[in-house]
Amino acid sequence: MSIPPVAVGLNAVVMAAGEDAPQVLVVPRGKEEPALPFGPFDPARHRTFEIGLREWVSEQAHFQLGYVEQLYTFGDRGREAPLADLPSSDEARIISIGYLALTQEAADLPSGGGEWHSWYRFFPWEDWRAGKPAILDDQIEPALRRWIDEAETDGRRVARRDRARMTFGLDGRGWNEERCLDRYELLYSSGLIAEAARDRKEAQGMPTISRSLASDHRRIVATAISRLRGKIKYRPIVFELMPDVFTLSCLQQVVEGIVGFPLHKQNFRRALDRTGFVEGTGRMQAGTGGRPAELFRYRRDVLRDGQATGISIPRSR
Amino acid sequence: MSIPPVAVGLNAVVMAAGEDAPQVLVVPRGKEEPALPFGPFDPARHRTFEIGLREWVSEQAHFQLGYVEQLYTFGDRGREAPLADLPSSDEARIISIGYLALTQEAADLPSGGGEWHSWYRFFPWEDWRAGKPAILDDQIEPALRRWIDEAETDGRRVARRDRARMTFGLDGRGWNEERCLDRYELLYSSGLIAEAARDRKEAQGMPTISRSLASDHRRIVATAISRLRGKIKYRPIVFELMPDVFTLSCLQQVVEGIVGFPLHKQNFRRALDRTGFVEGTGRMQAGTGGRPAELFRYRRDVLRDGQATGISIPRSR
DNA sequence: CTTATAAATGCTCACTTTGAGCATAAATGG
DNA sequence: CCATTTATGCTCAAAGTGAGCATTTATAAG
Repeated sequence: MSIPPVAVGLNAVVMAAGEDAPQVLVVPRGKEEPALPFGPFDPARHRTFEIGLREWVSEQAHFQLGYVEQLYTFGDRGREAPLADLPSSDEARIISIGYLALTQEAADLPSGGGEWHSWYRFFPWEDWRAGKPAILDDQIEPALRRWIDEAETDGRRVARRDRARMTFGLDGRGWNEERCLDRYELLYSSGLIAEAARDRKEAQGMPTISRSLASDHRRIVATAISRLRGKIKYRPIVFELMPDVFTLSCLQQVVEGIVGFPLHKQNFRRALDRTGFVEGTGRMQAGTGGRPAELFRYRRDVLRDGQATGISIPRSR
Repeated sequence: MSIPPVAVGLNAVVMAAGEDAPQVLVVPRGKEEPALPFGPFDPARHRTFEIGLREWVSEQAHFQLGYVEQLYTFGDRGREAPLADLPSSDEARIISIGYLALTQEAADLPSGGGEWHSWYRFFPWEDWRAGKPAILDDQIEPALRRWIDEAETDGRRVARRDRARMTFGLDGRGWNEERCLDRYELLYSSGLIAEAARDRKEAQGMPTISRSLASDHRRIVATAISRLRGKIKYRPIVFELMPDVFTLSCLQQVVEGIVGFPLHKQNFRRALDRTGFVEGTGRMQAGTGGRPAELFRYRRDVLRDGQATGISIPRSR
């Protein structure tokens, strides 16, 4: 029993806070769809995946990674539309191990490297900070209802309806921001995502709904968003995205950008206070057209003893 | 730029409820350490990892999988002590994709297949159902304190102390059952796990503390336990382990087995009730030497709309 | 200098959830 | 019949949450 060789690629979803929305690092590829920083895993050179990943990202995006965690390993045949410069045939299947990396600020990147783009260019339906996105009512929900009706049997119709209800919170159900990946997968299966048509080698279906990425990279980003939106609630992981000192409003804006909806300010602060994660520096930030806010810093040393310990997300409205 | 080939293995951590502790399926290998059901991923034969995995498990353990989810992809050099029948040299590095599978009951397995073993044979320090396990006070904590003192610099000593405190809840900190993997990794780095000595090709260090598994399989099981202990709180995943009808006490025992500590019965029920996940069948289970308990069933159709939706874990004592 | 406005921060209040434990009900085994 | 065992119902205080009003301290306009 011998193991057929497989090519292993490493992908990084590098995220930063950004001015008014969280950003993801992509590498433009001329006329082709942009891609995530990507590189082969070379077992001879790299003792661990993480070491290999850091090397590739710094090489391709001229960028040093800080916080890194493994996301998921993708390997479905048919979903890995080949990147131009990599072989992808049946003999040498490519599987890609996706990583999530968080970085303190969207530092300017040297030319030739990556570019920062807002999450919500790729996932416009995920941004509820200014209320329900129009794209849902105007395009997605009608298309989903058509897709439900198109089902071949009654049983499948019910299954499709339940799935759409759950993931998109239809018919009065609530929107669960953590289901970002589920929503992407549903849009993919229902043909609303350009990549789906591309992978089936058909003419593009609805290319205008959102921006595509190379291969299955948008799926990997959706995985990263889901992970981050979940993890923020039980690990003090937001602080990996913050500068050394920050105002509480700024922190709240970053959290709102991540979860995709507005929070109740006073309750956010009360809960944050109880965690003990931040301490005031005594310094103030002036010049924002209002009462100056105190600058805070993250206390890395707060080794919380017991249980879950993240940021409370007191939804507003 | 071409991708060096790597051999990809698939591992399943198959779990079932078991009489008095959760069970994991392992494949005995004669004189060698038992292993998880394991098989190569053959890209030519399997469109997805999951398909490949199901095939291997049914072949090796004569067992059909139900619920399956991907855990993590392991590939550190030096941690994959070779399985007898697989090549593992520098040219062809083996990486393994671990999966968690849950199954309704520990059905009897045909001979030649796998065997069920209690989680706590491999992780005796994780079972706090009857109070703090003696092995912690008697062996692990003293050894950890020695390991802390052995650090070469003061900085490292502090780092080791903080890490041990966090993961094992030393010095009055609370025990967090979800840190199962962290604890295993710490015991591994501090030399308390037989596999660590084996991987360094040294004489065995403390082989008596717990049972080993082949390769890095015990690490994969620890990953699975951590995942399950976390996920049980926000997804109705326990029910994948339950028979069609069950008493609430039985459900509670399974949950206690998973989290590793006793729960407050009345509060467990109250919380469960609010979720709406179970409904009474009207039938009773008699003959257990007390008032008969009603039999309940899981309502798969309760498509909970919004937020997190798992089992509440009201710790007792 | 005064006043409108914006932003930060403080505080209250009703309501829900949680942790703990007492009390009662319905079986089984002498 | 009575002790024992297990199931189930109910109460109560403490802690946590959701919502919103009130006050403070800046900047900008008149």
